[in-house]
Amino acid sequence: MSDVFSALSSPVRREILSMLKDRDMTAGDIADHLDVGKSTLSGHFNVLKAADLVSTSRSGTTITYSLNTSVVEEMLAALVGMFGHGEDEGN
Amino acid sequence: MSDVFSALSSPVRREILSMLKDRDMTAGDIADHLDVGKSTLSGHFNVLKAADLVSTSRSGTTITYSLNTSVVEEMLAALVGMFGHGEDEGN
DNA sequence: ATATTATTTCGGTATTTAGCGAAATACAGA
DNA sequence: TCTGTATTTCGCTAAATACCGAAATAATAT
Repeated sequence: MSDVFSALSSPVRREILSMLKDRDMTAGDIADHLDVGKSTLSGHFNVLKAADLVSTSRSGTTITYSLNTSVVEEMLAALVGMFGHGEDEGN
Repeated sequence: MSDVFSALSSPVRREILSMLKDRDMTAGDIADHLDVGKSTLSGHFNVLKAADLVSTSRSGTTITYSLNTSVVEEMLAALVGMFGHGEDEGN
């Protein structure tokens, strides 16, 4: 859980995830849309992979990133479990 | 958003929030349940306040913390907005 | 005014993080 | 094998974070 939340705490990484929601993208593709160096971006990818929020597939020299929807859903479920068990929300 | 996620990225802070879900508690109360120094805990409180996840009320020398349920709900909504707009989840 | 209790601020150290450019690696094609 | 393209790893620096104990602040009571 900590890994997921700290991954989400960076605007750059949230932007990456947001792009991946729409379509899978290569590292270079993503780099073209963001204003950080490629090596920096690679570090962000590592954080996202460690949190299991994205997965990769290689095709030749290009690596394609895709969003791990299930992990996002697990996190949402965990949040609901953490905060959503109150009894007095009648709205 | 960044503030909320980075606040949630600490296990100590998540534990605090989890306790506050059940009942309001004073700083000292919370300190008795966690294995960190009071000054450290005070730092965590500042992070939670900056993220607007908790609010405080003073009564004499004791300060009572309570969970800001609405902010949690807003965050959940933001997450759904970020990840939950896919069209192909038929389950 | 002084003492007591609750909490925060201060000063310090150690660890983690984000960022960069340069060099290294991985693969495909000539 | 050499070249080109895509991506990552390696050093490095700067800034942020977590932690502690000691000192400071806040409020109440004597």
